Amino acid sequence: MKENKQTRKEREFLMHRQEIVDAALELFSEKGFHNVTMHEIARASEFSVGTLYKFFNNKEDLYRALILEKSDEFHFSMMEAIESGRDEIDSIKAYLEERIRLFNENLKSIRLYMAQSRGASFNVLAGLDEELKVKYEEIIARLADVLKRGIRNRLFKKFDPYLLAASLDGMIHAILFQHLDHADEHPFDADMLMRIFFESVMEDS
Amino acid sequence: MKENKQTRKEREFLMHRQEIVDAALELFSEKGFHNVTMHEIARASEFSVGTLYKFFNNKEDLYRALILEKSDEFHFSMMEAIESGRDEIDSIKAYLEERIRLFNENLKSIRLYMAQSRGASFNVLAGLDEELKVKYEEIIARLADVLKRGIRNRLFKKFDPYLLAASLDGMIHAILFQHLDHADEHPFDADMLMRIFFESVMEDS
Amino acid sequence: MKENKQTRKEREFLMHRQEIVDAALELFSEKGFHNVTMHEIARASEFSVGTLYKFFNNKEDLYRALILEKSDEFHFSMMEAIESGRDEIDSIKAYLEERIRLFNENLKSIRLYMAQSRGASFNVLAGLDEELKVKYEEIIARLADVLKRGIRNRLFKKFDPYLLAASLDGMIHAILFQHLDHADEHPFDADMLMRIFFESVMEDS
Amino acid sequence: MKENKQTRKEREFLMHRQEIVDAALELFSEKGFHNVTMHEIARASEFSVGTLYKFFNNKEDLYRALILEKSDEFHFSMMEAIESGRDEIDSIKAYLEERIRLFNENLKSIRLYMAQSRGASFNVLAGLDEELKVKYEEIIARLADVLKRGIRNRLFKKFDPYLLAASLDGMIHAILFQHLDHADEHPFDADMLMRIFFESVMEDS
DNA sequence: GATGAATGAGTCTTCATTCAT
DNA sequence: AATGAATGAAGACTCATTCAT
Repeated sequence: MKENKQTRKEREFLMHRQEIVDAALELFSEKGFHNVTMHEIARASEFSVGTLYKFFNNKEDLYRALILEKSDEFHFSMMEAIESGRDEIDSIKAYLEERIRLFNENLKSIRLYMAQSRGASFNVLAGLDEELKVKYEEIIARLADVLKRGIRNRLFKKFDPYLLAASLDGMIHAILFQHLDHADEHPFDADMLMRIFFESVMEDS
Repeated sequence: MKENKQTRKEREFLMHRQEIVDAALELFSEKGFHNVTMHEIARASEFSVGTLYKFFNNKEDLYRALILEKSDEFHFSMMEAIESGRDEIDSIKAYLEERIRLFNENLKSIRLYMAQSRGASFNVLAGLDEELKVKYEEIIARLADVLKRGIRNRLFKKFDPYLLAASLDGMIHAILFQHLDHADEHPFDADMLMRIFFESVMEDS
Repeated sequence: MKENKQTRKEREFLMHRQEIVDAALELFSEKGFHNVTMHEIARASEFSVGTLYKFFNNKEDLYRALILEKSDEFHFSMMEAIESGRDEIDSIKAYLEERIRLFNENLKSIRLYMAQSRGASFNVLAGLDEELKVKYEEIIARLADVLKRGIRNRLFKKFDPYLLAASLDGMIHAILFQHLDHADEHPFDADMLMRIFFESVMEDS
Repeated sequence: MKENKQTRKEREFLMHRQEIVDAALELFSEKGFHNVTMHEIARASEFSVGTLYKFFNNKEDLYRALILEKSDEFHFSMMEAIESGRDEIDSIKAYLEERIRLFNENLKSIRLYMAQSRGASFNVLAGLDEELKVKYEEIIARLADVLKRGIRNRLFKKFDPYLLAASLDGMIHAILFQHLDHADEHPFDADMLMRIFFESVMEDS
């Protein structure tokens, strides 16, 4: 019974925490870390400023928690997708599909995640960047493993598998973001990307 | 002689402005817009705060000037590279080479440029993002033109040239940034990227 | 009880606001808008700078609030005095008495009010001046009405009642300010002012 | 010859000084001391900031010079008007006429002068206020003398002549300023003011 | 005398954080 | 746990003044 009560409290605690994180995500992804105040987050989450500080030590902590939560989720589901494939081709296709799905279903978080992890390492929190980079690299390394295996199996040509992995990632990234601005002007799916990347662009002469 | 004097003043004005821009670039690229104070820029550029405001209306203006100056430079030299090629293959290779060169020689600016143009559109200045996006799209569109011509000439397969251009751009981008972290673990050059992208990854069966 | 608590908070809010206004009035009336800093007001009111901004949007707002609060008070009590008279003579005498009383009991505010409303229309806040002028004119117009009635009733000679009202106001104003510098060298009261002003204006019976 | 040269220089010096003072008067009367910058004055007077400081030690000095110059002029011509009258009535009428003339011909300066001398003693420069007050009082005292003489000569009733002088001054002041806002709605001239003020004060003959 | 680029102290204002209730 | 009034450090920006040319 006591445990039951505890659990109720814990559940509530986690729910409240989540409400804060959700409100913060909404705001941060819209205006960026520096252009959101703790008061805004308080108002949006329908808690008081003081309460925010019961859940997070400071603004950076809140931001960090939010980013890490999402990046963990993304990381996990991308890893899982890669593992799920029966063969190398399958793994990579699953990765691409998952990437596309994540992008479409988590636009807000993705924006934040990208703003944080891409380009400039000066972003909000030095430590955060490192953590994200580590996770990003894990994905790339995992992809590289798959590609390496593919090379060993004579499926792919002998390029540096790490470079191939990075290329693939860069390609899908660029295409997803162009899609954001151009909607359906340039339709694509995982299959097409597979063909572009793997089958070669150049016409057989 | 009088004209000379005029020119001296103008020269000095431009030199001073450049010193400020350089100091600001150093700081912004290291710490980001919000984590740099005008006092810091003043100290770093060896001018007083007041003088900064003689050259730029406000902090945003300084940032904007700095970003636009660099992005114009990059834009111009990438466009020129694309135009310089005698055929489609040549144009694209020249683009890649220019991209690599720019990256290596302008690391600081590139970081800023990327932080501003990639990922999050909530970045410092809404207007700036738009301007950069327009320029970026111009490059992609120009690349797409080249690819389209290549397709018409039966050099390339019939993929959406815009998607191909975005892919190519994303690929080079990703590879350049991995290079930043992994130095020479994964050597590459424009030729290799051309082969990865155009010749196909997949082993001919 | 809950309602009581609400009221307590509201009461405290208003008390704090008043403490700020009082401190600001003291300082502004002594040194003028531009020579008082928000830090000074904070120190004088024993609040922090931040708290000042919880009550007023900015320095101008605080100044405006303070001026308008007092001018409303003055305006109201002068209007009331004019209305209170049983006949024209009575009304005007009541006005003069109220004017004298207000002056003596609100020296600081009066100084500010006058500095703002008299003389230069370039004063701190263009809008404020307009508002004050409107109120001032209302008083003059009301006085003019009374005088007009007096003229119709053959109490006063046929001068432009508006000019008479302005004259009366100017006269009492000048006398009050000379009193400030010369204390009791030149004693006066409402009766004496009435005689100075009216014994000529009044029709010989 | 040398003296001649000196004189030329002196003349130029004074002309330049005057140009600065004129430009400053224009600006100060329009926007007030604190809302005018030395750069604005420099631009308006077509001199450089540095040159302004050749003529005046600082901004306050310039303001002070400007105010004192005008107030001396006003003071002198009002004094002269008072002296010019053959009898008491004449003196006072001359004063009123001069006051009206000065007002109409020096609106800008008057505004500044009034903003500085009326109402609040916190105005820009404590010392300045004192000086102006002294001059103002001289005028009032001189008027009081005339009135005193008039009382002795049984022209006027036995009121405190200083109060009468202050009243007269307040009256004309108020009427001039109402005229500013209401143009010709309420026409008046010195004669009318004399009648308003004196037909009561004056002993019934 | 004239210039105007450079200075930097001084101000307003914001906002993350604390703490008494 | 929850609240939100209060805090005050920090930062953008202005402008009177100086001084080398």
